[in-house]
Amino acid sequence: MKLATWNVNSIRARLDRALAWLDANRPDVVCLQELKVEVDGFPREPFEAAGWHLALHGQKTYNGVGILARAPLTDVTRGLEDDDPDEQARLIAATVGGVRVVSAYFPNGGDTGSDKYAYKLRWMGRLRRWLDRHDPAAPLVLAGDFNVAPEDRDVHDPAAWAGQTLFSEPEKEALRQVAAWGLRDTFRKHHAEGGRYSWWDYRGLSFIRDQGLRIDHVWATAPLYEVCRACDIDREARKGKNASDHAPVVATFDV
DNA sequence: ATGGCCAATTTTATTGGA
Repeated sequence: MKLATWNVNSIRARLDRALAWLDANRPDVVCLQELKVEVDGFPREPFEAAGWHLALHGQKTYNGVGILARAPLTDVTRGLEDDDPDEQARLIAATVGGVRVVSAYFPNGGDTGSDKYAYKLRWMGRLRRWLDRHDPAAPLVLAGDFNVAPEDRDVHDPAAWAGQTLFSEPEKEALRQVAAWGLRDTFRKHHAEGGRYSWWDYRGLSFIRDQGLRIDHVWATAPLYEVCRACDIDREARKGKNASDHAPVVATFDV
């Protein structure tokens, strides 16, 4: 199973690029984030014409997540399924090929100390409790825009980013709590080096200067992690006009 | 001083992203 995750920063703005990338890379499963559209407005037809099954959790203007798969998607759930009245569309899960696939768009967090930052930490705690209601011995993959760079080697300038949102200690600790449920980073199974990023700011020629962060991740439970054969970031997809500010991350599993 | 760019909506500004 070849699985990709990609924050497309609006599926409508990225439609041609997304379809072309899928055609060229031919993954089996794709986790999408930042659809920025309600389900009714999702351009369903060109994806279905290309043979994709869709599971969508949309929202007007902001957020929105989805899963595309070559094979049928079953047991679709949306949101964190708790008592919180939060209605932001940031998580969707479905089963495909015997694997529980979770597409997640973690909150950005605004500035540290803001309400958005507090919401982000709360959301990550809720995600951990959502995972607690699942079995870490079963094949599950959590993929998406985590909006946290886990380590210094995931940040182009760790000193400048120290304490900033996306790299602050409380966020990294909350992410470790998610990992402690039973997930491992498939990218780090295959790559120890720094300087590998999945997001570059649109501003300031960040991509040209390769000043990015690795905040998009594919994490897997043990039975899947063990059979993960490769994980790479497709920085080619970040090049040129009309690119998302995120690159796809692609992991291959022998299942 | 904390910007720059991009997308959607509230559209010739504002909000959010990261």
